[in-house]
Amino acid sequence: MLDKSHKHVSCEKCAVRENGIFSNLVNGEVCEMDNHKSCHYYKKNQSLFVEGSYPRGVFCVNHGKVKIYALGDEGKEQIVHIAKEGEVVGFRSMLSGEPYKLSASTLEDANICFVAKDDFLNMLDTNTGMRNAVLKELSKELGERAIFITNLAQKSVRERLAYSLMLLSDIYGEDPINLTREDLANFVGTATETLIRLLKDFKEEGLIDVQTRKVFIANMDGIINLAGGHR
Amino acid sequence: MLDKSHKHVSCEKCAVRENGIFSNLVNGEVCEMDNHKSCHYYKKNQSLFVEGSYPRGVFCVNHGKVKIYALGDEGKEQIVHIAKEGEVVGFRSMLSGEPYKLSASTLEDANICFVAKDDFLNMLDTNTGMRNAVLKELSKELGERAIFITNLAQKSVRERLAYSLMLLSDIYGEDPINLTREDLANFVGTATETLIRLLKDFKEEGLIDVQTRKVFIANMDGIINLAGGHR
DNA sequence: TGGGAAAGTTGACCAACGTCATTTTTTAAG
DNA sequence: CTTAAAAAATGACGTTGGTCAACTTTCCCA
Repeated sequence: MLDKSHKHVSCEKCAVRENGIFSNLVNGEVCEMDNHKSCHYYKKNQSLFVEGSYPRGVFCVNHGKVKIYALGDEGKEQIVHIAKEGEVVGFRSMLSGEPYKLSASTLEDANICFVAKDDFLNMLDTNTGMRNAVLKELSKELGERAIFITNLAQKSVRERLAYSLMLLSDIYGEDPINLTREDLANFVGTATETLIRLLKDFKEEGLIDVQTRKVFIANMDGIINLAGGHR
Repeated sequence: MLDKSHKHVSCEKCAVRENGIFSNLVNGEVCEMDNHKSCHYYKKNQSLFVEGSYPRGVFCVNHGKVKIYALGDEGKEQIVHIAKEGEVVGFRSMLSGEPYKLSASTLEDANICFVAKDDFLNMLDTNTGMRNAVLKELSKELGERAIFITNLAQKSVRERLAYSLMLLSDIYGEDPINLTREDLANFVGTATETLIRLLKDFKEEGLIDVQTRKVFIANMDGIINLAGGHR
């Protein structure tokens, strides 16, 4: 699973580090981590970890996107998060002491660094800033997930698609949203066919542009409005 | 909101403390907290905090149940958690530094203790055990919420009701589940009428017993099976 | 560069579930 | 105990969105 080690990416020079919980390390700690971590190249659709197994460490995304998903009873994926550059993935299960409740795999070719469990926990123990960042991050996500639950329970698929596009445009930044229809459907929580029909509607209404699988937001205000009126 | 102070409940002697994150305090810390906290009596349906306001401290449930919910766009509640005796409520937003994303109110008459923000954060800083308990608790909940999202997206209302009853029977323990049909519907994520019809079905199938608003699990295996086959 | 597989698209159908309206039961207050 | 209001229950009905099947386009690799 952890295939060929890849050319080492320096944490000091890692521009995306500020996006995640490793932004709070002081200089010595960055070096420390740099010495202990390993860097790996992943191809599209490779698995980082799977539901049920036990965490051995955490993954820090240097380049590429990673989907975090649960498997429903019929094997259908529910994507609960898409991690972008700089995000650290897989530390929740490590902290809860349980096996992974979710699986993670790459959505595109990616560079991902790995920090072993002990090293990570060590840092957490000794570094107040990072600890607080983790607490903050977990709490924030918990709030976001509550909102997602509410949307799922109360909004139409159309509204949820708008909301999802909003979230995804934050994740993809300047780039177009680039997911298979199936992944997008599994993020919204609907059937692929329904998603496709709605994308068509959105396109006709001028909310988005579509180039094969790439989705561009054409009218963000319209999207936000449909999603429920606020970011 | 914080009405009449109530007879002081001793943390040392609090039998339910072990249910929550305050289980990890050492003796001196328990005393310390005991001196700083205040105890309050809440009537049924009183609000602890509301979405949008800023946290001033945390609530520790000594007796009674508390619902934690989000308000959807049309004012419909989505209950994301029901806190039982011993649980500490409202620390997530405090840690994330955001205003409350959720609201909380009592489902029955309750005794609830209040610990001010500074005192709580102090304890968190100085007490490793508690810190780890919080990290663990947050991570665990995050996992649970991911599963809830998956259920909501992929399961039928019938299956979700079974799953919800499973969760609720853990929360209510020996006691019957005692919620209004509306609250139960808002927990499952469905319309009140649909919930009522399904309860009737469950009763006819011998899965539950109903005494006015009280729901007793009559066939837990059947419920677990319907919910997806595992706890 | 071609061919096979994967992804995307479309149409037809219908069941699950939400909504609205009305009636019955339960609760709580005087 | 009485009574009004809240909660629970039931029925009728319509729509959203899921499923299945067939077809087309795009992707990728040999």
